Amino acid sequence: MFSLNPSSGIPIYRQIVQQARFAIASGRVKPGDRLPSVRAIATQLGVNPMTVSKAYSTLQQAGVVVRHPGIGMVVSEAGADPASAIDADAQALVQVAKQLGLSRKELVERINKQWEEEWTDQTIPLRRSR
Amino acid sequence: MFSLNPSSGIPIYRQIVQQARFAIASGRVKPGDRLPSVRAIATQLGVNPMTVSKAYSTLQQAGVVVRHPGIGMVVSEAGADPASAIDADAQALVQVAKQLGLSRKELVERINKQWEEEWTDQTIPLRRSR
DNA sequence: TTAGGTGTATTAATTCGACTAGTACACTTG
DNA sequence: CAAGTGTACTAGTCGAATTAATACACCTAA
Repeated sequence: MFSLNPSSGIPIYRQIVQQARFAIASGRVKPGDRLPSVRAIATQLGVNPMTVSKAYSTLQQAGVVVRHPGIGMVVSEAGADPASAIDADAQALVQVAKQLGLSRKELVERINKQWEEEWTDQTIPLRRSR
Repeated sequence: MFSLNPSSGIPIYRQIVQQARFAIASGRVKPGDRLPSVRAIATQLGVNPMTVSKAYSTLQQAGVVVRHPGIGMVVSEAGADPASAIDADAQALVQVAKQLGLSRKELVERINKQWEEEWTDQTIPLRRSR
């Protein structure tokens, strides 16, 4: 169920989080289902159980899974909603926007604008002009 | 025009960015105006010119100022718009949302919801009785 | 009860990127 | 050309993030 990409540069525990999220979002794992045990994953991937535990803690904090003592991690109802995955980021953005004195409308406008703009990758325009 | 708060924990170059942004947002510095030279600020604050340069590079990347070779950094027209300050964050959020398969409408809905929710600090709803 | 399963608190080692500075350079202006 | 502008390169430092080792608390099922 899980696999690692060592050359990706993405931390192990985040890879696990991503794959679990995807498995849930795609319906391959449904609410009520159990995720593999910490030790099962740790053994399969050859990593420390704590690393897997950290991934699970992250998922739990996000409300994707719930810990059932003695049983394991179970996918929650709310966790199945992909939209919940962006709540943390959305909240951060809203906070910054409010801090800048933007109105709700202005923020939404900005979001829409960004949505339209395709891959113009305006993140790395370094390059000295001239 | 600039001052440092060593105990704030905020990196020097970010403090400069913040103060410059505020000076512009408040109208104390208008589009077309020149910002103090790298060396002037560096001397006044007792820091390395490169540190100030990094602040200016950040502002330039954000489109707040434009470099005029041989002259210095000049406040741009678009830079005066506070909304531009959130573009980077907005783009990041949009990218994640798209990756999760959300529609534009769903994302905006989520934003609106976050906007309403006041300081209920919903970041730690853990705890499961069971 | 207890053997075997679950996740995790604590601690420590390590890695890695952010931050700052020293120096030298390219460039424009007057 | 002299004096001003910002910056590329390089290097050092520091702290947070990541991973692991170990021991523990808890629950389930026989």
